[in-house]
Amino acid sequence: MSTRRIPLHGRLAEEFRQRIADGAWPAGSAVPAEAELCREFDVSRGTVRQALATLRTEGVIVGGQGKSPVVRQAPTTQSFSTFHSFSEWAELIGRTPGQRTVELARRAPGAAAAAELFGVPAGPAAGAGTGADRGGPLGALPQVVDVVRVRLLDGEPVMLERTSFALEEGRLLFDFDTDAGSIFAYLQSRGVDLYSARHYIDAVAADAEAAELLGVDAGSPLLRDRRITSTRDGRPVEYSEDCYLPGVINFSIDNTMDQRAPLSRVTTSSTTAPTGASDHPASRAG
Amino acid sequence: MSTRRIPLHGRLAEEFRQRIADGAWPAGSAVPAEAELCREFDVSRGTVRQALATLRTEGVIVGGQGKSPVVRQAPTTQSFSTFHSFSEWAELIGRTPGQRTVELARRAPGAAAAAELFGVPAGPAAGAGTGADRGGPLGALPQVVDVVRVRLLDGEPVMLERTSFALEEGRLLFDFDTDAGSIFAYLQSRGVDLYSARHYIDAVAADAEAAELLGVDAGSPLLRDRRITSTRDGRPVEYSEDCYLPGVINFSIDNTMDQRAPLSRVTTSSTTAPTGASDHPASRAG
DNA sequence: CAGTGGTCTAGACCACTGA
DNA sequence: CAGTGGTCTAGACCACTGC
Repeated sequence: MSTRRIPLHGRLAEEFRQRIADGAWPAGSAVPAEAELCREFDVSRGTVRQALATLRTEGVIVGGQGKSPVVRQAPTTQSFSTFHSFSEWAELIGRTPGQRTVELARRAPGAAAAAELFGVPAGPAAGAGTGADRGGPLGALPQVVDVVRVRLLDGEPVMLERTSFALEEGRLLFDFDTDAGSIFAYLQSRGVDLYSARHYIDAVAADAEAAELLGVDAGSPLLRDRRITSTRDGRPVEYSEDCYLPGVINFSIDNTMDQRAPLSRVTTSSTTAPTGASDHPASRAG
Repeated sequence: MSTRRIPLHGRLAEEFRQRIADGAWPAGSAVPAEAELCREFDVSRGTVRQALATLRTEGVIVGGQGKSPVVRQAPTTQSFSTFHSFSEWAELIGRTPGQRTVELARRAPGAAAAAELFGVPAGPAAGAGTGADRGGPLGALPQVVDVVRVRLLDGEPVMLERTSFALEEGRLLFDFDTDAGSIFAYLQSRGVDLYSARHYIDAVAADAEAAELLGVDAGSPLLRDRRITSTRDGRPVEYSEDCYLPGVINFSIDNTMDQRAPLSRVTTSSTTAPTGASDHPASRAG
């Protein structure tokens, strides 16, 4: 009854993944020919191809063109929510997430939040020097709800999170204990349709507040993840600026020249290095 | 004659992109129904769907399911080579790339390079403290070719690049003027099949060498991009550790809950902020 | 050369959307 | 309800791979 919710090609893809996990299709070996899979499962070739295309975009199989694709060690892509939510990510890597709320306030947006949430061209990029006068003369702009939290991993502070929500969603947070858990999960449970996000990753020096809250010196390196989250119809709902201590997290990006897998797999992990070492491959010998 | 190299669905996709660029299909509007496109181009529905699927994974159109997909402002994904090559990236953003070679040497690999290129489990992650003794007693491992370069944008130093190549490819570099241009382009011209790469992005403090070469204080923040590049058959060829000055580059990741676009679009850009501002959306009001 | 995946067609049924 | 995309089938031809 309820098992029919998943389309046939999806069930095929799942079966294929299972066989790879079980070792029935060992990594490095070739996948059976499409024609053979058609016979075995008694399905059309199009359906088999759709299932294989799924595995291909997942990076589970590679190659083809005249020969069978080959099974690859799977660099499982993280789901949207795992990539988006600190709490969910922490649990994925087997750590205990936590948070200490520094501030929860309703007020006029800062310059960056105003630009991202309301499209105000007030940023320095637009030339004008406006927008920095938060709480200034008037309130032409809608207000936002600002949340500042220190995020913890096994009780240790590892990240400073500064978020601005559009008022419609942000007001829900005054009914929520922001020390309790995931805002992302809470907003979803309240029906907020968080659908897509864009992240900007770079490195910054710790400012005074971050330094104090994270227990490092001002000016020391932090990994910054700024993100804008939007609903299904494209309305920006959240602007957040998350600053991580170095060594806590890294973003891994998998890329290929394969035209059939045009995008990238992105993963966040907790180990600081590919294999653990953080020294340089090539540095002065003398 | 030669125009037939591109499959029909590919030409359709190109035509669709053109119409969007021309404004014939304005952003925000709905794409014509599949059935109508079938009639207009006199092609099968499967072909139209394949073309639309391409645009969907590119993020050019979104939505569907009972209603026509909608045109979205295109966040063009960068190609593998643009994402991979500093020179190509610099030209994309309209700047002039440059480089100053600090060192070109053949020798035993460092710990991280040995781990990534030869699978040596010598890193601290494996527990043992070996691998740090570069140039030590013996040469059980194959040697590598190390290249250290300062990369320039319009003549200004912005990145320190420390790369180790497998010997087979690296030896080609002794026939190349590493001050002249892109090693990536050179190796490709020599037939080296650079096919896929994995990047690890994090933040680090500048060490003494980086500080001196980039003209910053030791301990100041750098954005680090470590990458392993492999050939088509999966053999690792290059391990590189690139450290950028803050504000020079940022990595942007586009993510969706849409099951049909499971992956991410990754872009590198030169502006430091989404809209230019680098101040915080929410910081202490008092 | 035989076998493989890449492309394309024509037609069918279903699930979802919105009036 | 009519129209849309999502799924699935059956069959065909071609381009590429490797023997």
